[in-house]
Amino acid sequence: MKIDPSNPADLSAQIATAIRDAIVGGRLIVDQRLPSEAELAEQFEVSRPTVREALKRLAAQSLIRTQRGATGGAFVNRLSFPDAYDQQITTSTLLLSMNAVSFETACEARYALERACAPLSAERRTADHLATMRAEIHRQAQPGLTDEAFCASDVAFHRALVDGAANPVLSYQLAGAVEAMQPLMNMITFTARDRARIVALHEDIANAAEERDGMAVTAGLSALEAETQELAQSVFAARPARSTGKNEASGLGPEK
Amino acid sequence: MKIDPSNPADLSAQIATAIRDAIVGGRLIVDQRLPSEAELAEQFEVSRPTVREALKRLAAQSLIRTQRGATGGAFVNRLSFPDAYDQQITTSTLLLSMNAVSFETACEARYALERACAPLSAERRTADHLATMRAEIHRQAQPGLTDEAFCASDVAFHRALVDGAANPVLSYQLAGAVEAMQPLMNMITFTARDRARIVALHEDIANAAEERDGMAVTAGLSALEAETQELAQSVFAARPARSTGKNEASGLGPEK
DNA sequence: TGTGAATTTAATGTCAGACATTTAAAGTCC
DNA sequence: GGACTTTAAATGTCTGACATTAAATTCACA
Repeated sequence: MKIDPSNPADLSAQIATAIRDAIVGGRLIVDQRLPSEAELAEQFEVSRPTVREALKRLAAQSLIRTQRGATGGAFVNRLSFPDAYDQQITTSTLLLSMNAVSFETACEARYALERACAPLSAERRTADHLATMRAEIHRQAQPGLTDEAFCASDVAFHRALVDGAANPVLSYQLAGAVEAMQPLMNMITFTARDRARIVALHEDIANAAEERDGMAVTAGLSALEAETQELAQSVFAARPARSTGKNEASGLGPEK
Repeated sequence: MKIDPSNPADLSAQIATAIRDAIVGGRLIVDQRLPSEAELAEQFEVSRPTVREALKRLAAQSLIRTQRGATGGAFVNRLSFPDAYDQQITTSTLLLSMNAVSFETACEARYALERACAPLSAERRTADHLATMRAEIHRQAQPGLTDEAFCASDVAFHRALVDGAANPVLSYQLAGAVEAMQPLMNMITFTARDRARIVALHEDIANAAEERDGMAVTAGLSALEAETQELAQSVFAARPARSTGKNEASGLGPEK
């Protein structure tokens, strides 16, 4: 079916590439079964462990799934939206944490992206989306909330806003970006007054969405961005040791 | 360092997860060397091939890189923007092609995202960005251009617009999304008149960028979206057999 | 004849040991 | 002291085997 020049390096990588190309090129279609490992080994003229390493690479990208048993084997996997979403979050989170992206940059990108679907969301949001937004606002106003829970609710609120645009591609791209930036957002601790201001802005946005006023939603998001940026600056000014936004050790050192 | 309950399934997947958690949790930092395969095998109480499968999974996600030789081994890899960009394109492209996303939906998402950085780009674009846009417009106006070359130039034009926003996170998210939708865009064949209209709209956008008029850039993108949607509808109306946008066989059937 | 349990079978998952290859560092000779 | 050789440690690969899973088949029994 396909061959590889046995010259330079990494047979398993070459095999993985060959199979991936067959998938993206449409020669292998969804749910189709690949040849067994033994057959692949014979075709590529390598050993079974080498084939297995190649298959594991593909499995890591959710390109194939494997099944044991008599009728088992490796099957071309339909990449679902949730799968793609998880991958994007992993990739984006690592990218941000490993490249010392400043809070400022991340925040700007996040709100710019979110504003992209504000008009669509205002137009198409259902009562359900609005109810979710209201519920999250209500939760955010509760006094005993931890910072983590507040941030999680914040994500849920914005997620509802994004989903309101009723465009799965947009939801996939946006929600991934927003969630990936959450570790950076979590660096900020919110005082009660900060929270009150944010909740008020959320209410403005929800009200605008209720009235299907896209411009107002956009304006609300811009106000929220300004508020967040200002908040971040004051936080980083208070503890100036760390360069802004370098996310060192989300997991906080070795345990055991 | 870390253990795994040897109960349910897939030791290699468990090991991969354990190491990935150590990386995202900050217990393994960039450029740090992992223990050798033999040592990992001993730590996890599995065989070396099993460890290798786990490492290949991580390598597929660019989380580690390996090096042969005396001082070789597996090292935690700094996920670079180009690496992340490639991964996002692969994931997004597959997601769109495997889930029968309609051209309409993809196009809407693309332009919504692109409008997100229009104001920033208008404000910050350098002379260089503008020159690239002008150059691509000039290329698009040449008569002998193939459809593929025209589309590629289209991507380059929009890429310059996005990069003008001077926000690497935004460029990463946006350019990935735009490029992933290119296979869908390539389904359209452009007549000379279609191209002329698109080039004219590109010129409007470039002019607006030159004058740093964010609103005009946004309006230009909206006009471009409307034009593209209309074009697509007429194309799909002309050959109604295929349901709109189902991208079957980008690679067009098996060769050999 | 039909149904349920036991067997077969084909596949992945895992292991052990070995050899090949690469690369840097240590050692040696002039 | 510099260029060459040797050594060692690591990944990359192979062979062959066994374990495990789950579907398909067979077969006994009602």
